[in-house]
Amino acid sequence: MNIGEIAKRAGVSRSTVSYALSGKRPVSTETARRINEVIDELGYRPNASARALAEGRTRTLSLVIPPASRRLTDVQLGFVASVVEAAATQDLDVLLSPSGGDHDRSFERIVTGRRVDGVILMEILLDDPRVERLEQAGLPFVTIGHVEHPGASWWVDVDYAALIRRCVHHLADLGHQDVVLINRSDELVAAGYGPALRSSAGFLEAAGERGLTARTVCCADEPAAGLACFEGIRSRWPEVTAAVTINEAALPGLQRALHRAGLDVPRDFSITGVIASRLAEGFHPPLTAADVPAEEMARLAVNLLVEQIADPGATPRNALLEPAISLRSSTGARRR
Amino acid sequence: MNIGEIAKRAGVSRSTVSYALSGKRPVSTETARRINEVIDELGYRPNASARALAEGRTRTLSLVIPPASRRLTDVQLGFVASVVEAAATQDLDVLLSPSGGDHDRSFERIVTGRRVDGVILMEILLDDPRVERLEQAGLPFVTIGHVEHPGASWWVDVDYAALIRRCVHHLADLGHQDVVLINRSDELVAAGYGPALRSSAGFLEAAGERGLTARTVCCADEPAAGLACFEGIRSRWPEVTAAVTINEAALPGLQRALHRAGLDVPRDFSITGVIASRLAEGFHPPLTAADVPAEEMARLAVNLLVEQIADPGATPRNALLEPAISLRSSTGARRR
DNA sequence: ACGGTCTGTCGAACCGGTTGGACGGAGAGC
DNA sequence: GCTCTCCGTCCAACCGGTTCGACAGACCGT
Repeated sequence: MNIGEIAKRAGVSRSTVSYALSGKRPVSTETARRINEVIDELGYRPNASARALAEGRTRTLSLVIPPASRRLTDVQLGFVASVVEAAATQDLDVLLSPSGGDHDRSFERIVTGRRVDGVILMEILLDDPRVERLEQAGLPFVTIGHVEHPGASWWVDVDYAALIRRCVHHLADLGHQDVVLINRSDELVAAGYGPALRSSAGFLEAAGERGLTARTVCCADEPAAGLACFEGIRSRWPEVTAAVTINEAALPGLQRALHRAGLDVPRDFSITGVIASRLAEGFHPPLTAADVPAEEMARLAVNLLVEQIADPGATPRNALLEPAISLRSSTGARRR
Repeated sequence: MNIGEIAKRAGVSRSTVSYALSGKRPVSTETARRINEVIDELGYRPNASARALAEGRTRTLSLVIPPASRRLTDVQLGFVASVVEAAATQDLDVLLSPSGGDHDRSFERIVTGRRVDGVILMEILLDDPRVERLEQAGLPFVTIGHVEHPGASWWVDVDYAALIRRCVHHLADLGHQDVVLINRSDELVAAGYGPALRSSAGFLEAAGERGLTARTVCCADEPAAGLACFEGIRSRWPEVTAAVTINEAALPGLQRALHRAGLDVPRDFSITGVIASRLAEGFHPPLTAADVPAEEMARLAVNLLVEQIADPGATPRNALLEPAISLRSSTGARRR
């Protein structure tokens, strides 16, 4: 069931079948009809490997994810599914590759083996070796998040600094004086994880502008850590009346800690931050927070990548998204 | 930078380079040394498409996921990451393809285009057209979950019926008389989604054995539905003192409903079921529940698939996992 | 000295597509 | 009636690997 077989049965040459399929040269309607008939009858579809070899492109993208050991957050997971969907609408397949840890072999295989036409890189660090590797290999890529000094590169990101600033201003408007930022884990911060660093910067900047007393803490990405973290905050800084967070995984722990401390949200304590809408809505009460627009980011990333593959010489483009903050019910006026 | 270039620089023929790389025929140590030198120097790696074409296999698996629109549950997501990791340890790549909805083109592309050596199918329905399609195409595949009458097929599943039965016995042991099963959405049940149907069967069976009054309700996969669902239960059957569930997405809503009703868990009400450990631990209080062993299932599925690819004639194998129930703190003796 | 095995290497065919150049025939222009 | 296009088709080369059969030379036993 290859192209030669189709050609034989339709009584034409292999190239004619190819042209009938691709439309790259005219084929008489009568011939086209016969060819399509045979194709339908046999359920033929060109062999992807052969086509990739001949065309020099695989019609496949790679999405590089962090290893499973470091659990994916809800935002990231929504993103993976959305990338797959966005790629599917353009008839592209998505190869999922882990990276980091012991998985450098997978990454290397993708990069040097010409397995894919382009790469989407998640979880970018401010200084990321994979970026260099891809540049050196001359493989088109788009990063989710951007490196510290994104010279000429393609990326999509959420403006964490701006969003966190807005959260702080929102809390200041409500009269809060003492606020805390519950960041991601200190390992991530130490590794130079952009969203964590930029959130922290935006937090301190806005707090400074509004004359608030600002504290920041790191918190491992799990419920238990969220609980411990919040209790630490209460004991060290009992005057704090509001928290801003980007740590989704810690939320259940925060919830439990608030309950245990007998604090009512938003009467006694306010919470906001950048949180996947699904989780924000699952919180009790629903969180007033900036929703990370995973689908839009995915669509943008795929489009940028496709553009770059089509014209590798094009001048790099990027997108910095700043979604609105959804006012739900986890923030309220400070009470004393 | 292809194999011919390497051969030229090392002063040998292309086939010798190929044999040096694959080890399928002996090559003198001196020749091998020269070849490896050139390869290291140029950073050569065989073109994956060419190799796939020649060998007739792609060293790639496909993981078919439900469309993003139907949001993946936590269990499913952990499973995706684990499959990728398990495949990576065998130097296999994973192609992620959506299916259902408008994505049949993607699925067709995978199946007929010989893009992959085998397929892992998630979210199997009791009577699933994709299974037929794969059988007809003669493509090796493993299903997560099994069809109603799995003749000779390869699959991995969790024994929902047995686990739910154990949950019911556990509640009966604690003295509960009136129990309810909070199932997945009625669309899924109507579509013939195995875990939902088997849970229901196991629930009723065990309740019958122990003489309990058993009710079952369907609940859409989202927090709001969980809340509404629980309030419906309380108003229709106020005598119910314990719930069993497999609906992870509804948990936050359940939590909120319990809180709103002023019910303390486990003093006033007990909850158990089959729930991803991550979510079970995030609940307040932590749920006594059966943890779905996503990593183990993933590893098993990949291994079975690899085995099947190596020997398509082998007699099908399968695995029905029955993980232990983790005793946390969401169940207690019935009080009256 | 001779046939036989064994080792290392090479040439050529093959996997299944795409694509550029050539070519035959029909129709148009003169 | 003759050339000139243009349309539709075919042939052959190519993409970059793998693998089979052949073969030269070293080594063995007799």
